[in-house]
Amino acid sequence: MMEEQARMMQALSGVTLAGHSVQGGMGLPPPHGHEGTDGDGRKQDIGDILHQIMTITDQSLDEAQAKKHGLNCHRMKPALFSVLCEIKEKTGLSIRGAQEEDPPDPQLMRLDNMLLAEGVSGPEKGGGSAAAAAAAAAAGGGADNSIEHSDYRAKLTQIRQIYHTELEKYEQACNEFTTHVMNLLREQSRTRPISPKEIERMVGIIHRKFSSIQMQLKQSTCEAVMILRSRFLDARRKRRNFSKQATEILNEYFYSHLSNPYPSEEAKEELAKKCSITVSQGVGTTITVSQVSNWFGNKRIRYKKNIGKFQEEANLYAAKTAVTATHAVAAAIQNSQANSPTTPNSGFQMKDEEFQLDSAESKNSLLTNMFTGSSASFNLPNSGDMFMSMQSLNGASYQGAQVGANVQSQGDTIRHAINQTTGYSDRLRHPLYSPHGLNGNGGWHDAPTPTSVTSPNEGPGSVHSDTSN
DNA sequence: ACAGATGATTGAAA
DNA sequence: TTTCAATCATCTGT
Repeated sequence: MMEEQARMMQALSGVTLAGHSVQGGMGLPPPHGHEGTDGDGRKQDIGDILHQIMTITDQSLDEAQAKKHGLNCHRMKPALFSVLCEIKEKTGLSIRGAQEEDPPDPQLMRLDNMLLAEGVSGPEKGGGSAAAAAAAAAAGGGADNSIEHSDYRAKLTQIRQIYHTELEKYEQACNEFTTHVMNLLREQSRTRPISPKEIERMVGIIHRKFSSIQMQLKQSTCEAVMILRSRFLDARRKRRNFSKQATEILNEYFYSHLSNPYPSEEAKEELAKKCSITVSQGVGTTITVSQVSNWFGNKRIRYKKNIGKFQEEANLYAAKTAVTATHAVAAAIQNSQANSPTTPNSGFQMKDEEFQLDSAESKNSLLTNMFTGSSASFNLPNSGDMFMSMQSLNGASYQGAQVGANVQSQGDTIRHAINQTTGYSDRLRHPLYSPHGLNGNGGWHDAPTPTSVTSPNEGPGSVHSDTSN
């Protein structure tokens, strides 16, 4: 740098002398104390100008502006300009760096791809549509996923927004800075030789600088997305117990569908909705369809493994359902006066119609089997989908279609049970338990122990009379 | 701290 | 694909 300056000085002084002889006087007033017309004095004059140029950066803007204007009008200016041109050509400043091409940065491409895949830098709106759609497709459950991922998507949208604002800001700043520098260079090109190529190069440099900043932004955005993802996955991994109400709802369904505790997709959704509503006090404790599926999966397996352990629970929920059932039965009785009020058949009459079993006879034999030995009406609701029937009777959330679907499968189970009834005598199994469908083959219809509310050891009276709960 | 309960995950099977 | 069965990881009551 110092070397270059020295060379410039040398060259300038040489040319200036030549220029002086050609151009003659006019322009800046001679510096003080140098009235002389000898070469020494002129050299001093030139030296002063050069000094001004060199120190222009040290001055304030206004000062520099004024000085610049003065220099531009200086009689020596054209000479100075041509000299600068010459120097530039010699040093090859204008050519250097012209071939600097920026090859596509693989890391930047990676970042771009990731942001695109995560739906951060993708098309407008539908925040994270790509990722969300992929996730939804992977998990299968549509509505379920929207609940499950709503938090995630909200956060992703936030990141996306920040990313876009920042990107816009950077772009704007880059453009502003570029125009500013271009203007500056254009203005300077009056004083010193600046080729358009150089301006271009300068713009390139600026753009590279800004794109490196952009890359930082992209990188941090990627990091944020990754953190969000891991946190989301962690949250999934972490276990939170369901609320009491939610467990209650699930248990109610389970024990009232003990014969076939496989809720349909619709029923699962319904249950998930119900459970989520009851946990309104908790934040973010919504229960999803897959959670309902998990719950039923766990429940089935654990129930089957140790039915004895669940007896009490079964009785409890049976009693609970019975409260609802008695009301419904009472209502049903009013509808059909044909049967005795104490006969459970009256309550089931409506259900029978829905069942659409092949023959009335099989229905009747089934029902007889179902209720044989049960002296208390509390035992009734526990068998079959009484719960479902009651729900529909009460005008609760279960829709007809769902009931129909359940009834259908229930019908199958029951038909199955009917077929088995003949073999029960040699299987040492009480016919009462047949509707519950647990048989000895390993499936749900294979459970070795009866699943009735009525415990084998306890009489019907063991069903607690505290049905007020 | 401990044991049991419980929601989630995983891989095999149907 | 759903379900089962085993297992993991955490929660909960003691």
